[in-house]
Amino acid sequence: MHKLYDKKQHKKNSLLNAAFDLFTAKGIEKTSISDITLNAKVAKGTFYLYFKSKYDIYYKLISHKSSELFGKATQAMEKEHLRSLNEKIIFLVDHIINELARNPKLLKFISKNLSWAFFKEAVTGTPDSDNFDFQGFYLTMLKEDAATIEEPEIMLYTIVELVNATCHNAILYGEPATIDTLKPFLYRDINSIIDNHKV
Amino acid sequence: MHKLYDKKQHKKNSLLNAAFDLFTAKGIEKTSISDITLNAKVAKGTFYLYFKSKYDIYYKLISHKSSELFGKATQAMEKEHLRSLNEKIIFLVDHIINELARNPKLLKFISKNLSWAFFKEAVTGTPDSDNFDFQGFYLTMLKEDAATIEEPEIMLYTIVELVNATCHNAILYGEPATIDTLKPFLYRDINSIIDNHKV
Amino acid sequence: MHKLYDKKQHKKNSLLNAAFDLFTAKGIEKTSISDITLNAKVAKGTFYLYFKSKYDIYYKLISHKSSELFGKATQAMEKEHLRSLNEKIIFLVDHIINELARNPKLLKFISKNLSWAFFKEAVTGTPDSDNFDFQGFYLTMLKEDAATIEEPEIMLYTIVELVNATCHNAILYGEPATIDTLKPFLYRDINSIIDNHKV
Amino acid sequence: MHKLYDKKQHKKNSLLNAAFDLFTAKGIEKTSISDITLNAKVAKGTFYLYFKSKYDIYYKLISHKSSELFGKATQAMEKEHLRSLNEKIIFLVDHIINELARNPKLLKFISKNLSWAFFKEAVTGTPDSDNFDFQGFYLTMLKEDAATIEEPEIMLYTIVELVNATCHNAILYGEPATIDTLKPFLYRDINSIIDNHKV
DNA sequence: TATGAATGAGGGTTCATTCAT
DNA sequence: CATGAATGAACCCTCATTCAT
Repeated sequence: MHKLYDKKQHKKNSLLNAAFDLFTAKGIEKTSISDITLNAKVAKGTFYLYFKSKYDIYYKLISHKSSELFGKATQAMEKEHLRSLNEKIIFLVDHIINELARNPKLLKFISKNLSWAFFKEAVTGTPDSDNFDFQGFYLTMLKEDAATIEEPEIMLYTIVELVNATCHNAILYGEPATIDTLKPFLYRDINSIIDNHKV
Repeated sequence: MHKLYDKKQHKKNSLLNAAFDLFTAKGIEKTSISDITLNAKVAKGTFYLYFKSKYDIYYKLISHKSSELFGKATQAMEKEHLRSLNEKIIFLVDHIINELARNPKLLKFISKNLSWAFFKEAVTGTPDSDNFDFQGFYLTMLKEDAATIEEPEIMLYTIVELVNATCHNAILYGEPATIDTLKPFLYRDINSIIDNHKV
Repeated sequence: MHKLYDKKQHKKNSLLNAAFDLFTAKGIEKTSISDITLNAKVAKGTFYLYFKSKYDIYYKLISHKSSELFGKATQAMEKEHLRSLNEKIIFLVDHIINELARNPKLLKFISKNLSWAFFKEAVTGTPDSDNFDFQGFYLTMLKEDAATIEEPEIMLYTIVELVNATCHNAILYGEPATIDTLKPFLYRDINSIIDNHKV
Repeated sequence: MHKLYDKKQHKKNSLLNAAFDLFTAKGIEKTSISDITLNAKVAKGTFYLYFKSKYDIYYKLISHKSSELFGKATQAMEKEHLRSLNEKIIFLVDHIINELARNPKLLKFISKNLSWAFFKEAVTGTPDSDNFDFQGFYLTMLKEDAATIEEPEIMLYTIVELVNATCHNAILYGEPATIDTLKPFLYRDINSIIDNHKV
């Protein structure tokens, strides 16, 4: 019988969803565990059956949400048959930006929290069964062009930070321009960055 | 004699310094006013003689510190006689990066808090007697080249966000490379970005 | 078994009793919530599980205590079979005065706080399940004599205020005379007031 | 030279006036000494040059204000040539009620605070040079009729409390009737009370 | 598992009072 | 006399965490 299991999962998911909504709406510091359990319609004590603390649920959320986002982009890319590294990266970036533009709450959450530290850990750390295998993916992608790219990690880092930083305001507030206005410039800049790293 | 005035200034500065240290070390949310007054060696009530709340002292700090940082960079630049826009911007960026590399606490504080929203407001808002006149400066700098730059605001925005985002980890953690390793790539990328905006 | 319910009721009553004692002893303004929880032998936070603020517990106390006092007097009166309005009112007043003389703490609390505004609201407001139904009672009592009384509300008001004001010092301090010395004069005066309102 | 003296008195009066305004507007407990000095446009420390505490200025105000009120009523009465005790008392009461109706702030202040305890002390205590001589006056007034009045103090007490209690709501809120509607009933009741005390 | 009553440390803030100027 | 900066105790209230049910 799966009923008990489902019920358990249901409580946990209620908590995760409630936490996500509240973290994006008020930030982690202004969100209390009472808030979360109240929104999840679950007793206060129940929280501690699934998570150790506010920060525990927080990191699990980042992991889960970013894994989902990158996974989808990767799957979409694999369907296309892109040859050059430039094309691949631009495709991934574009796919992610579009996803985030459609889901600003996710953007708000990811953008503030998806630090390079996290990214790095995901790429180099032990692959996690729950989450997307960044490591495997990026190694494959870059290997093909590894020979021609000087300091590939710096390149990736620069692009990730640039995209993250510029898109945040553009999508959420249209500042200093809408994301559609920004995109051509941004993609031109990304291409320049990749080219700057070619030996 | 200005004994009283000096004493007051001293208390205010103690509070500002304590707040700065704590904000960079623990973040604003985890810093309590008790923490601040304790570190400033001042009674709790004294805090409220100078600031309305934690957020009041916070905004005053951002304003003050960023004003100082940009002001110094600007003064240094004016001593050099640089002709091209590329040279000017690279000079400013380099000056600021060097300053921040020497003062990681300042970097930590500025980087997390100096949003584009703030920058924009400083550039377009009413000039403040206390703080550096961003507006006057950037208008002058860009005016000379305005005709040849497409969407100068997007260009500036992109550069500011790129520098801010990439330097943060590089300086503080040497990730994914030290700032000195990063610099040549970064400056090449900035030059590309500027060039991409030239008509 | 109702163990949990009983425990909760016990805590709530501890708080109500402690608050009552302190309000009569020091007044509401000089009573802190710390005082109340300390006297109730309950943690500070517990207070907020039952009451929203100091004023919340205060109004609930007034409501409760006055309801009890008037309810008892009414019940006693109904056992007697008094015919005239004068007799009824004197009986009620006497019963209440005796009760308050036996319980000076209650007098102290009620007398300071049972304003006409409150009385009026109790008489005209929506009947509350928890508290005594003033409305039903006084309407019944006065209806029988309504035809013969000019301005019954003014009459009632005058009597309530007179009794309240004169008994306070008499009972608590024997000033300017003990309540027993005062009574015959007071009841003669009340009879005169009622008669003055007869058409 | 009177300048220094005037200035001193000026500060003291500013404080008294500010305190009076604030006490009537917010009550003594919700009024802080900062409030008072701020409204009086005087430095905080100056308060302590003239008064020992919030309660000190409070009692001085009651003394002063009630003295003024009763003094005026007495002076007015002496101009009339009233013979009976009933006429005298009704005249005094009417004069005071009219004064208070014209000055609701004074009513608010006096009514809440002019307890019988205070009245008693004023009547029996040592005459104060600053304030009206209640003692001398009431002894004279009652002496003439002393022989014919049983328990004159109880009578006075009853009237004072009745007037105080009934007029407060009537003047300030028109509840349960305006003061003008109430007056005929009240004066009839007062006459009854006096008559009830005649041997 | 699931609950929610209970806790008490710690948060921000106010304010009577003092004292060097 | 007059000032107002400085103090720190005490205020109300929130909340993460525990635990008996």
